[in-house]
Amino acid sequence: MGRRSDHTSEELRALVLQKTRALLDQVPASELSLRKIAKQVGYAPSTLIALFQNYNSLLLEVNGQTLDEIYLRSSHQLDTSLAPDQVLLALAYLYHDYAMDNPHQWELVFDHKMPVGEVVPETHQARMAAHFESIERQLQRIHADLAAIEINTTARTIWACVHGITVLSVKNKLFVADQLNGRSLIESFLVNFLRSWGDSHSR
Amino acid sequence: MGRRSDHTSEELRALVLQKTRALLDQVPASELSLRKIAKQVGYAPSTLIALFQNYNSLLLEVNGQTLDEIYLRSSHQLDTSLAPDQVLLALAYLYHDYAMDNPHQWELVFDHKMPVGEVVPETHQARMAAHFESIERQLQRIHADLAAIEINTTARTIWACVHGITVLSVKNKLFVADQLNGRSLIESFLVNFLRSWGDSHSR
DNA sequence: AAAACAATAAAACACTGTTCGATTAATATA
DNA sequence: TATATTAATCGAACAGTGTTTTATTGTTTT
Repeated sequence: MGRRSDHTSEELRALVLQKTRALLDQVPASELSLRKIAKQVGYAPSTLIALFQNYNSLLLEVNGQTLDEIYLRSSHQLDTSLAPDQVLLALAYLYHDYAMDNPHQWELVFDHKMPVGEVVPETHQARMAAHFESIERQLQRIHADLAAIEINTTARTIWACVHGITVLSVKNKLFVADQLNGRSLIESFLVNFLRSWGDSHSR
Repeated sequence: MGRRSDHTSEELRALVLQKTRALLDQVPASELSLRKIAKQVGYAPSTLIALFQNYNSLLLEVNGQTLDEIYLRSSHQLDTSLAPDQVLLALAYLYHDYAMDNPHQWELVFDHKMPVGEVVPETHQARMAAHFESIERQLQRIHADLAAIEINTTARTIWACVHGITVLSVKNKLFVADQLNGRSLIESFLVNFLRSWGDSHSR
């Protein structure tokens, strides 16, 4: 229908992202499609492609917003008046709870596959790095004198474990009694791990 | 072309599974398709559907074989002459190494999504349960007198963490120096966790 | 040899993301 | 103000996907 100019380019981008996320409140990530999004927004599929280059880039932007939201919430937990292990536990809970509350958005982030040959954009890696740094800062509060490489490794270990518990918790693959949810596994992991990690480096 | 009878029903099933796994040695799971498998086997796509009911069931059988192979290898590590924490470390390494050596087969298992409304078959859950029981037996060797629920939770915590590290290691999402691979994170996790877990329950 | 059966294939269908050409509204120019 | 240019948008076509339905044809039974 030619130029409609109901929205500017930027408005339309924002609208698409918003409608996509709204769609994910009702429909699992695996059921999402460019055509369904286009129908929700009221534009033709090819218009969205012209706007985002391709469907994959659209999904990457949705995922960027999700990561930003997780990071924004994380930043509210970085209360230095709390003990570092308490901050780490709060960060882990927040990560887990966000995934449980927004399972489809969260799955879209971590189930997303780049086309073969392409690599995730730097902005994504930067967001991940920021998240790691939050963890590393808490670890440094526990042991200020530790080598960077040790802090680096431990931060990744912690995050990978929390991520693993969250993955299986969201997908309900823990085969665990209902009363024992992902949260209790996270606590079990973090408390035990940090107790040993803290001790082993202080002697 | 009507009945060819190059293979019996069972032979053809086995051939399809074998060719699919061979295909996964070269092509990522996301690039797999019924039509590509059919072409490899030399039969029409609809023939494979007649044989397996649908594509999803075919994938489930491939994944069943993968899980069986992991479990078979695991069983070789259950050497009771080793200390339980050493057995657990060997199991974790094996899990991680299998995933790294057969990334596409492994991803097909854990990235696979059942159609909405359907649920994974009981055979799968049984295989998972067997894996958990191997871990639980080692934990019981550490603390024979512990409540079942505690053993249960800890086994799932450990497996979820190992799984999480493996996931990110396979997908190369650890953003860690090359020298520090998933194996070292697994060791860091397990050694620290078990040291604390063992201590806290023995006093 | 004829009839029944069943294994296989081929074609059509509904869905996917993408490309391309046509259309047309908004803008720039004369 | 009329015309030309530009650019936003759509619609149709394409190649891919899994699935269903129909047709074919080799094998077995009568």
